[in-house]
Amino acid sequence: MTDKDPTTAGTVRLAIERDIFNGDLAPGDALEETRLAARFGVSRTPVREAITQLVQAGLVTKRAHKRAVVSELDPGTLLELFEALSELEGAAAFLSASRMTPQEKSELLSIHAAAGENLQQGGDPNVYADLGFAFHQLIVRGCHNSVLIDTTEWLALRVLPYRRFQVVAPGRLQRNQADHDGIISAIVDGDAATARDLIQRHTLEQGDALMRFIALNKTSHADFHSTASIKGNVL
Amino acid sequence: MTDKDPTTAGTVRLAIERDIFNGDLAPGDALEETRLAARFGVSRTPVREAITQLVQAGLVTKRAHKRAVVSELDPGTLLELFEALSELEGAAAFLSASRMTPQEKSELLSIHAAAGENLQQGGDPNVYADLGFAFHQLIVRGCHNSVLIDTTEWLALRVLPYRRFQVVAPGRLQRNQADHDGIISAIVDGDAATARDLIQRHTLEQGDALMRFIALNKTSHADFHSTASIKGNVL
DNA sequence: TTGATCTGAATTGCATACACTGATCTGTAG
DNA sequence: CTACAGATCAGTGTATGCAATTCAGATCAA
Repeated sequence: MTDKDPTTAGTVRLAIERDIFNGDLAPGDALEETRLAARFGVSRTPVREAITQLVQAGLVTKRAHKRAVVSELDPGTLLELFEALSELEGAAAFLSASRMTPQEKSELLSIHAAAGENLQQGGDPNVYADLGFAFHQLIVRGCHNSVLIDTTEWLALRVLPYRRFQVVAPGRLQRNQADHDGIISAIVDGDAATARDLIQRHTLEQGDALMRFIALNKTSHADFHSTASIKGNVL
Repeated sequence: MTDKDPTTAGTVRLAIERDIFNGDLAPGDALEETRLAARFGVSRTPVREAITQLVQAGLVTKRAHKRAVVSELDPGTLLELFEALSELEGAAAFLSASRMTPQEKSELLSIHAAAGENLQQGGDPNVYADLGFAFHQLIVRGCHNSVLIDTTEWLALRVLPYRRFQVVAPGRLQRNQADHDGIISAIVDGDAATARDLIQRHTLEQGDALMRFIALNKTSHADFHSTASIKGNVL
């Protein structure tokens, strides 16, 4: 996943990825090769390569002779995704409890503290979300197993386009922070089994919350969709 | 992973995959675009697409302007791979214990029985290996979570080119069968926790055995390697 | 002999051109 | 007015040519 890719195809791929995560390309949007080629000032060839890469990464779906679209996750798949993700994060946390270096643990603690501060002071929820993401990422990377890390982040990537739908239901952030509290102390204490159990439950709950929100706000989804299409022609 | 891909690129991809699993292309072998194109009677374009797909699948490694080679796994990565795989198979088994249909369970039992018969009668070890592979696959698929299934099989795929190094150490097959015995009864009994624990341990042991064998037989590896290169120009 | 450097050949990366598929639109028949 | 058939067109899939880069071998110096 490290990207020292000086080729045009690699650059295009990153650009499209950014658009997807930014929301300039929403789930369901079509990726037209010619249009993208024109937009980036390159030929269709590197665009096609970028798209096949994104297809394999799961961010884009494509069938023969039909155009590629940003992957749209139905509720069922989303549920499966979070179930799998929870298992992987659980496994990573289990290993991290005994493998994280003191430095990594302190980094984890400081991020968690920053999140707590943001929460108490009623800071930007987006910043809180970013800190939460970093929290999970640090735990995953703490397992020091690059295959497990890559696989976990690969799944997490597929959910990322949906994070903008995250609702701030009453008390939700507080509960999230409390969950993180428990997870972090389990890891610091080296209690691997508890760490696994807690983070697994936690991730599953996150998925449930997201699913419920999406199910209840389908119109909002459509709104966002059209807006993004209009915004799409920003270089 | 489903293969309704009528495009040339898809066909070429499958052909290369087959070569890798057959051993016609061994880890470390180079994939030359022109040569492959000539061999399959197509242009370089679909070959390039096939290669980028295989790169994303992890079976092939490639850096800009350097030729693609069949992924070579160092012992460290192999260890990580099996560690991750054991967690995923464990998770799948945990879910399968409560989700497999009676039909799936009976299928699992019959495969296991066939393997036992093969073992007692001193049948072809390759057949036994295939049955073992099917055994694992059935358990994984029994979890009915396609994301988890795809992810697990994706990792299992990356180990496949190394299965030909599997040694038949004394008593190894018997122990393998005994392991399967325990796993299958845990699943049939619906004892999810035990199923997870047993299959996880089992997969880790498989990895250890494979690693030890590869470490001890580097020369054999090189031999195989050169042989495969010579054999490479079939068809 | 060993090591580095340069040069030509081989191979990859990208662009362009063409072929084919799938979808929409139109016109006619019922 | 509807339904079906053919045509038209947008868009993907593949082939080929050219430029940029890497690799192997040779040459030369230490």
